[in-house]
Amino acid sequence: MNMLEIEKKWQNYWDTHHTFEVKNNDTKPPYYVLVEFPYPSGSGLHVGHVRSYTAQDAIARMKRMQGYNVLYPMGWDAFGAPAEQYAIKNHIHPKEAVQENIKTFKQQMKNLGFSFDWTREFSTTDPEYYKWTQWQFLQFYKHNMAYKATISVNWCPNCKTVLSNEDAAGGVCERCGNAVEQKEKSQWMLKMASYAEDLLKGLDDTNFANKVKLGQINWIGKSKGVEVDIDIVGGGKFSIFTTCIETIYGITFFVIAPDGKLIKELLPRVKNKEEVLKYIEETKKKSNMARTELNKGKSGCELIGIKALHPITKEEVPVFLGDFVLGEYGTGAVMAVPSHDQRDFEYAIAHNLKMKQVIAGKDTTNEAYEKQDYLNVGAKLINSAEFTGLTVEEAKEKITAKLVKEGLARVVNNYKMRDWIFSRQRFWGEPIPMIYCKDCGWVPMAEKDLPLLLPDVAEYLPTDDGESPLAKITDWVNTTCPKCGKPAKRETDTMPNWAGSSWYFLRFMDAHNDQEFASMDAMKYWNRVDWYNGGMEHTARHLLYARFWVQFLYNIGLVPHKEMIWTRVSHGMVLGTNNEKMSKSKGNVINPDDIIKEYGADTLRVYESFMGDYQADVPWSTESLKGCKRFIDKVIRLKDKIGNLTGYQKDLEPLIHKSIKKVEYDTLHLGYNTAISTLMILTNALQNKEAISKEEYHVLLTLLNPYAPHITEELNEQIGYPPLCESSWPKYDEAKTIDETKIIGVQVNGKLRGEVAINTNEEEKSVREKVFNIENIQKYLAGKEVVKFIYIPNKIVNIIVK
RNA sequence: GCCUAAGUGGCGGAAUAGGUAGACGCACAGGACUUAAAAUCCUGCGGGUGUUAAAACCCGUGCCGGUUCAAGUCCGGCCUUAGGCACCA
Repeated sequence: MNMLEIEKKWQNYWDTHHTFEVKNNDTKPPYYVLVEFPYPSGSGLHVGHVRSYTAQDAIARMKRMQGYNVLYPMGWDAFGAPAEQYAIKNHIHPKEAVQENIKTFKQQMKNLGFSFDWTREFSTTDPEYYKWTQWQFLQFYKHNMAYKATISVNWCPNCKTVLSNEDAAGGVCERCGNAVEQKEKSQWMLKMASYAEDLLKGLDDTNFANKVKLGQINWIGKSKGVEVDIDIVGGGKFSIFTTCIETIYGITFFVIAPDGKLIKELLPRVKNKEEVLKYIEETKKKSNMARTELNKGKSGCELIGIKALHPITKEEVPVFLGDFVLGEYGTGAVMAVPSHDQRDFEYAIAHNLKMKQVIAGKDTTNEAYEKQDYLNVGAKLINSAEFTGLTVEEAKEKITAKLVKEGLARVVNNYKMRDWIFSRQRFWGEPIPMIYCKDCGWVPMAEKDLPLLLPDVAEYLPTDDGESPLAKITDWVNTTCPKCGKPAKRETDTMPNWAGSSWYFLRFMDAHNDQEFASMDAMKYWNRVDWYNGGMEHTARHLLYARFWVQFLYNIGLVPHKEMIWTRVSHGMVLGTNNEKMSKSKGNVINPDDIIKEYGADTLRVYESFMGDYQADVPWSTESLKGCKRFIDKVIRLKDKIGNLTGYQKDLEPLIHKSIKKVEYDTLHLGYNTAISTLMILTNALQNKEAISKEEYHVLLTLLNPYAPHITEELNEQIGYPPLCESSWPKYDEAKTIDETKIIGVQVNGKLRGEVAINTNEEEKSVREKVFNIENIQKYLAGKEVVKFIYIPNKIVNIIVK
């Protein structure tokens, strides 16, 4: 039989025996292994998918053999712009394109022998699934967590859609790379910012890798500071937020955001209205990126006629407009202390403004003396009335206390994370189940009427004015108000593709439930996701959205834990042989189908496990892949060495027990490459024997099975054992993992001068005797006095001489 | 600029608690088998001094310092690369 036939044979066996299908009421302990479900793109499975699916498959298969009821599910995240773009280009319904792609993906996964429970498969585009996505949106709405707001949003003129801040990172559209513009639009929002503190705290109840946690923390972006009220001369006031209250005596002007609310209030009192309005208009045209780039020169203008009072000294201070202040962040106004903030410093230079140094320790004529330099170095205040002479740290506390006591300020936490813009002007997404009635306003659809299906239409191009394609389908849009029964209109925006992926891992726990999104019993049985693997690029946003979604469901009593994901790990990319990201245009794409055809699925799986540090990017190497093929061939040939022996040969016993221990450990600690190398070492050792026993061969096959499931099943059957997928993982005996003898290094004054063979745990006295008999060691001891003899049992000897 | 991760042979990488640096694999070189090739097997493989061959010695984990009997690993200061964030107040 050739490789492909063997692979087919066992894939069929697993299918017909329902080997990987799991029940929710099993008495075995549950174990839930999850990989990010893919977006089924037209280009098929990427070798990068193979890397992480194989790694998690190895965990799943090993855990099964160890007696767990392992849930390893797969599904499809199929809403979103690429499918819609593809459909528009090829004049087919996105649904058809998606179905086609799913078929390809699924076949490729089957060809690789991944042990998914296919009975739980679903796509986010299935009405039976998005019914519950819509239902959950209604819960957000009913718990006052969803609202509509007219806001300045990121608008991509090319994709004709609104983007979240996250999607528009860097001021360019994530999808098409076009510059993002600002546009006023009415959008559905989810109150994610109100969960900032909970999302931060929740991290303590997870086992995420440290860098993943840090990613979350950075996105949430908590900063502690003081919000200070500022009176405007002639009436009115505004607030500023600062993290550097110690520099308050250094204020020489205020700057407010041109896109904020405050300027609208102040405008009637401004004397240079024309200049100000012109500047506001200019700002609107700039995307965040342009705003960043163009403002090297610190643009802005003074609000003539407006003066504000310094909160403590009550001196009159000028107020400026500047687009480096963002309307949406903090209070949309800042105190400017040019001597202690480089950005303020540059603005002051550009507009010829006064400066006042209030912290001693550096000359501030040419640049500001900033907090990263003056904090924690004992710097003291100057020019600060009664606070002069205090250290910066003391002043921070005392100034805050004074302002708070006088009712002028509040200690607040500020978060970068904002509410989630939840509307998209697209066709290919979950319709938002809301109805607008002239009399009743926004009314949620009745839950019993869900799902609100996407209409089957021929035309799904977005309109030029930014309305969703759904707006054109009048018989879908026109409906009646669920409250008063009068004619009303449906919301035509759809949900972002982050929506469906925010809770899919819950659905896998109870994929066919038509009464609820997943039953509490099912979720309690599976408990939570034990392993969640995905790309680093999703560890910030997707994970944050998913955690927010789950925490909300928890707060309304619908899921058993506030955090439903325990361990999150991320894998490195598989790069082209030239060390660059694989892409069609670079011509460095490796297609897994070709590799399977030529070398077999097991070779591909072993190679991708072995190729390098799992968390780091690795370039593809076909030469290295061939080495893995050689390894598998070697394992196959080893069968011919089986002789008339039974049990483990004495001298192999420690290696076998060590190998079990190491493969087991490495498989659960991202050490897939060292697990494979351990198996190579074991294989080499067996090969060096005249003959081996069936038991020895069987243990090798069992250990290799999670990585190379087809060939190991086949060889295992040939030597007369029951299928490995129904067998147990071997147990190692800790006592037997220890070698009887060991060779350790001998150093003199910390330099390696020889080695010595010792018995494990040999007494120092006898080791000492051996060591002093080594000729080369004697050379170094001659005529010297031994000051100290260091023996670290089973590790090293170091002799210190004088 | 800030945050995070990383920097080890020709290459991918290993070293799980500070204890013989370079496991395992690739590439390469030499040899065996073969009419030949492929496959397979054996040997070598960080740099250098040295030797008939060994032995032995010196240098070596981005750079400079430090702690320690002992540092790829810990500490301080730099440099470089990748990813993320960024006029964030």
